[in-house]
Amino acid sequence: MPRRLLPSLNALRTFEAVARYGSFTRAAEELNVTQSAASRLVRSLEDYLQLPLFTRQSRHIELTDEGRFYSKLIHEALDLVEAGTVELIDSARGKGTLSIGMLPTFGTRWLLPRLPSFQEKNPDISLNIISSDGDLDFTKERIDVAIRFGHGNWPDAIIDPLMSEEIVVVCSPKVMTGAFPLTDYAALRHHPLIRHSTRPSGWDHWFRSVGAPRDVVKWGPSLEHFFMIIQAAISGLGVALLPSYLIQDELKSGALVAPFPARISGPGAYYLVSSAAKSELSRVKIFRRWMLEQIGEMA
Amino acid sequence: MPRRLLPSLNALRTFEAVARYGSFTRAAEELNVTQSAASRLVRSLEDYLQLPLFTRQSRHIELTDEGRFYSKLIHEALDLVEAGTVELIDSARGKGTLSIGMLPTFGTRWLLPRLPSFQEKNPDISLNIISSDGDLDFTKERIDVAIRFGHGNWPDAIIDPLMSEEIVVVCSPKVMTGAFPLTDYAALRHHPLIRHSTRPSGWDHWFRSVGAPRDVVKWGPSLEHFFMIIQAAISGLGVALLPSYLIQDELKSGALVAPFPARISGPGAYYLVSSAAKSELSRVKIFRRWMLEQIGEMA
DNA sequence: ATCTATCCATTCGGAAAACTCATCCCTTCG
DNA sequence: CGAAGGGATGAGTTTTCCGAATGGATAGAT
Repeated sequence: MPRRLLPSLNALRTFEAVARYGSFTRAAEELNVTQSAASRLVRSLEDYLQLPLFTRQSRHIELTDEGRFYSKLIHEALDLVEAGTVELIDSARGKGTLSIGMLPTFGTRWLLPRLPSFQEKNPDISLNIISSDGDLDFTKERIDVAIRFGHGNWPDAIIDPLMSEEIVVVCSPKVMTGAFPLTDYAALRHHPLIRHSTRPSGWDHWFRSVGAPRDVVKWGPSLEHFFMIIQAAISGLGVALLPSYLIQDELKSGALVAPFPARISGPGAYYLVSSAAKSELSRVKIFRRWMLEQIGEMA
Repeated sequence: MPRRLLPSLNALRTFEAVARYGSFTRAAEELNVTQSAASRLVRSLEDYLQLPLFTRQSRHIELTDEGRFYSKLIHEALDLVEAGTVELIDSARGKGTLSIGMLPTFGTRWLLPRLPSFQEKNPDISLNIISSDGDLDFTKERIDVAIRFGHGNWPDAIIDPLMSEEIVVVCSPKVMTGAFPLTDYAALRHHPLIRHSTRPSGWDHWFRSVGAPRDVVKWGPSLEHFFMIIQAAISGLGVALLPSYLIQDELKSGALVAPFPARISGPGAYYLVSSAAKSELSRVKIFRRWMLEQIGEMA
């Protein structure tokens, strides 16, 4: 017995075209068939569903409410199939381009410096980097794989944890030789705390994690990207809270110092995210393997 | 000429079943055809695509890498069609159930009290309320329509702005008769500020918007839901920052007072979100119209 | 008002696609 | 080693789908 309850898929393809054009004749042209064929297929679909999809006004047809719902849905499904088929054929021909959705700061500080190694090992895969911050749609945006920050709870996705953040307090070395050197947590009250505008709970989280008193707080500027915060801290605008992997160089060179030993874990982690189907593409598999290698080498 | 480049959809349906079972024979059973037919259709699909989808090891077949990608994709597409078809038929029979994805606090304080009015006007629509906070998937989660807080930038969705938040500072009336009544912004430094843990930038945003000095801040407790904050403020635990629509009752009864006239707009707004196809369903249209009416009556 | 072009519906004969049946081949397992 | 199970293939049949012709209805033009 049939497990799937599906109408004739040919009829669906025809219906979608007719709905798109609002005309049997026009749709028939696209499908390379006669108007007669289109008319009959749609009729058969209506018979199957037991409900009208169009209202016929003898020179003009219009979608019913049900028809409108159904046409959008079928349109979506056919788009998926069509895009996937093109993808499959292109991919098999080796014409694949890996599209990576990348977080701005993670991308520029961590990923981009390592990408040459990937290109070297895989010269046949061309890359397409897309800076993407918020929500993204894999099917529409043509993104193969994305790097996201969060808690790894994205629905219907293939998810690889990359790394958690280690958060550390840093400041310019000038602060340590000034009037209130950061020798204990209490001294923090004398320095402006630089904030990240899209992660506003950062300091809160830190104070709680290390158990520092925070009765009085002096706020510094609120900036939008980590690289701005790094610059602000180096310039002595205040004390910053930063993921340690972003400031390896600055700590080594002494442009920034970490006054406290505490290393707390950040409010989320980085993940490699892909759709179920895309994760089967060889270029995605190769990239995934490479990313996990890179992560392994970091530890 | 054909605008869409699609393989034979019948072949796709067969391929999907074969991939699902890993067997022509088994798939043929499901499709109510002979093994021979299934074999031929898949072969024709492979001819069309010019690449093998299975490796044949004469008693056993296995998906190729390309086949795995394609099968997941086609599976997804057919699921979409199947679910939509069922939805369509049920919906036309009036058996539809409206599934609403609802934010916890908005839902309990705003939506739930009004829902009886909706039920009364539409007794034939049964409701299914799903508490959903974060990301949600319309196709998989079977949600028809969701209420979300944000900036209205969700991809591929039908979006109706519902209302923006009007943020107001409130406190227990006891505060106003105590040692440091809130007669000006400067007095705020003597009172603990209650925070919302998932909207940590709230106070920051408020201080900036009203131009109040915030050199010194005394933090109160950080709570997870608005209804907890409301309770904390009533109990005199500190000064709270709340969306005004949530505390109409408390302000009227005098359980809370708003010491400052300033009403700033919140960091985002509430939206009614639906998918393109779902938004055509009559029960969704009805609900949408009702929601907008309710919003209209509020203003 | 009539004519004409256009669009959808329908009928019927024909063609192509899909299906079945029978059979063959290969591998695995008892 | 023989039998069973699973896939491939060749030939013939059935079903579906399609094209051409035709009818009906309406909107727009004259």
